[in-house]
Amino acid sequence: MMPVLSERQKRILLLVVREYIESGQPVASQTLVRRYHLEFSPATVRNEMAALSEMGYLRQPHTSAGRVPTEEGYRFFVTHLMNQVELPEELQHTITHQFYQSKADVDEWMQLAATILAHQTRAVSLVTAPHPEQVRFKHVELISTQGRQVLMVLVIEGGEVSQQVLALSEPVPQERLSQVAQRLNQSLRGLTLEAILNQPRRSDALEQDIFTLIVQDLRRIAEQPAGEVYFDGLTNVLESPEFIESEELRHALRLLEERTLLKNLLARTVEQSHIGGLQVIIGSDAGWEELRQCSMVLARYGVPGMLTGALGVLGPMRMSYARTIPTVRFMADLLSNLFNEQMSNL
Amino acid sequence: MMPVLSERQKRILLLVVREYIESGQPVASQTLVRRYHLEFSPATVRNEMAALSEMGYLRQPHTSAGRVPTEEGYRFFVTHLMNQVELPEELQHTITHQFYQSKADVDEWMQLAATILAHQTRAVSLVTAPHPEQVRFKHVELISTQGRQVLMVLVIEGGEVSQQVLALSEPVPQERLSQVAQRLNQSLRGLTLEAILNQPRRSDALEQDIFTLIVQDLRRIAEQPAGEVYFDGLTNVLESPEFIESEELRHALRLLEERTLLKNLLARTVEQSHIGGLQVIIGSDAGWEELRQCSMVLARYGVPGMLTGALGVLGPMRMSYARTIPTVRFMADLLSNLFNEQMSNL
DNA sequence: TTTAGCACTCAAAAGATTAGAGTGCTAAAA
DNA sequence: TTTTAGCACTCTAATCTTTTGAGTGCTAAA
Repeated sequence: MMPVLSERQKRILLLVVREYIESGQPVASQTLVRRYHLEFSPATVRNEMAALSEMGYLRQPHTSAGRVPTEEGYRFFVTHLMNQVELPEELQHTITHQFYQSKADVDEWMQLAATILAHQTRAVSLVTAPHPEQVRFKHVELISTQGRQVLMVLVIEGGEVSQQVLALSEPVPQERLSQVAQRLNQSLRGLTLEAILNQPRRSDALEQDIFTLIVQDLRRIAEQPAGEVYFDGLTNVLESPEFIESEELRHALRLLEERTLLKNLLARTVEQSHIGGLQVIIGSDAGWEELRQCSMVLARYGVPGMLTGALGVLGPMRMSYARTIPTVRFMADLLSNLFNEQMSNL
Repeated sequence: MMPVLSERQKRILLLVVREYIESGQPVASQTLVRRYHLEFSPATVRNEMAALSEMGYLRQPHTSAGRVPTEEGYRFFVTHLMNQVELPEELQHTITHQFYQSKADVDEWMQLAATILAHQTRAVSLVTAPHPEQVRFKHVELISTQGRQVLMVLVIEGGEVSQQVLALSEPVPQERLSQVAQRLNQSLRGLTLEAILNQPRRSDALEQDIFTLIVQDLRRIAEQPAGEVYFDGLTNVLESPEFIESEELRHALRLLEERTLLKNLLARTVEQSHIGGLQVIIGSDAGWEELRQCSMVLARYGVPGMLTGALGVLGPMRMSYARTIPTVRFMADLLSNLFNEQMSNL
């Protein structure tokens, strides 16, 4: 049963959260009245604060200190109090511009997205490369490099490219490789992994070898819950005072270097939210002990049903949601548009 | 004129540096005598320490504290006192094994090298992908993906691969693309950038367009001082006490996120040292204000005259050189061997 | 040349004092 | 009934003092 807040209580909660996010210091009744020219007295504010503490939205670090939002306080703020604004148009343009200026390369886009997110939000940014919902073969290329060594470039529908160097048992001329590649391209183009598994054995030994390798590689790709993880902005977090003090937050950063955990978290986002949808995960929401003091703002992007990825931001619970949320939303939309354009060959 | 140290002074300097690297605390005369069962008294040690301070190898944080090595002290330690050991054989095998197990993919090797270096040395590791001394065209592939969009895969001699998505002015069938690619391959294979610039214009418009893009891309690659930079182990540094205290070291980490600076530093290593050679850069040696309190151990690896990169470790000045140096050396040798094998198509 | 002995220094820990920011409560004012 | 002025009370953080002991440098004896 959710307690009902009076308008005035909401207003005060809003101001406390805002103020605390900005200053990092517990917020006192008097500060609030003075700074925001409230039409009632500090004593009134104190009464309301006491009520809000009672309801679990605020707490006091110690008896004679100001108030600090609780996890619940942040949640209420994000879901009911924050005014959802868009990113300033000018900024939108600047960012969009950067993407259209870079070469149309997924790797570059991801890196750019991570950098911009980190920079704009002053938190750690996370971006996964888009991943197809179903893996379909598109094209293979075999390039002889040195003697027995062959570079295999495998393209799957949606644009993901996998490179691999193979060592054959004996040197094979480029013409023969091209011929094999062409035969494979003809018979596999557009097929899903399942369909490919049902293909008959090849009579040509080399072709069969390559075929096996292709299947292996496709399987590897299909098994990954998400594409490569990009991140940026680690040093942003280092500046924040809560980071320097708390041992705990330093452990949280360890998580980032272990890419697997990260991947799972983002994969969950892909499952749980729809394209354009936004998830704000505050503290214990994450279900991850190490992230107890952190929050994440995550979104899914891509081409529904075809090619999707996740992106977002990880920062201290006391992050500027008002800035982070529009930024993450905008970035997700932007990437969605980019990939939509790329697929719909306008 | 370098002052001459007596054997006993050398011995004491050695012990002070070792002890300080291990404990992080200023080293007292008595500690040394007790811990290492010296056959002379603390007073004697104090006299020698005073001499070593006079010569600039040791200093005292304050009058009544033990001694701490100066930059010069570390340098003397590294160049004259440290016994250069190899990495334990077992560890060598474990590491080598990991490389031969991974698929023969440069990207994967680099990532693995960075991870292992960071893990073994508990510092930040840096690895640049190998970069050819001279860019030579090897192969181009054009793959139609969606409508007007084409994936161009450009392979240069040495194995570096560059992917790029192009948007043509109108859709072109795959056969035509293959044909163009084949013609380009025939006429450009093995040529350096200079040689390619002297080629006549193509009569075929599409071929000329692609040709221009290839030149652009080759130029871009040739201009880079080194390959992509990989790093790992940021969180290692976060644990060390000197990091938590000093604002300065936190700034040093900012450098890492600015990849360009890093690239320059590593490029310098490529210039200054020979394959297999090792550079130990202590404090102000780096010529970089932010790195005043750090040291780096860098090495060059690759195939001389063909394909070279740099790798190494960045940590606090008080890092375990005895552990770092053999690790960096071993890793450089290992990568050199890997690339040599890959090139000499055994 | 080495070392015991001792006076001296100084950082760090522990304790004591103070200041003041901020609260909760009560009782008066609106 | 709601708001607010007033005030006692609490508790942190800052400042200052004292104490402790680790460690030195110097001197003079071994």
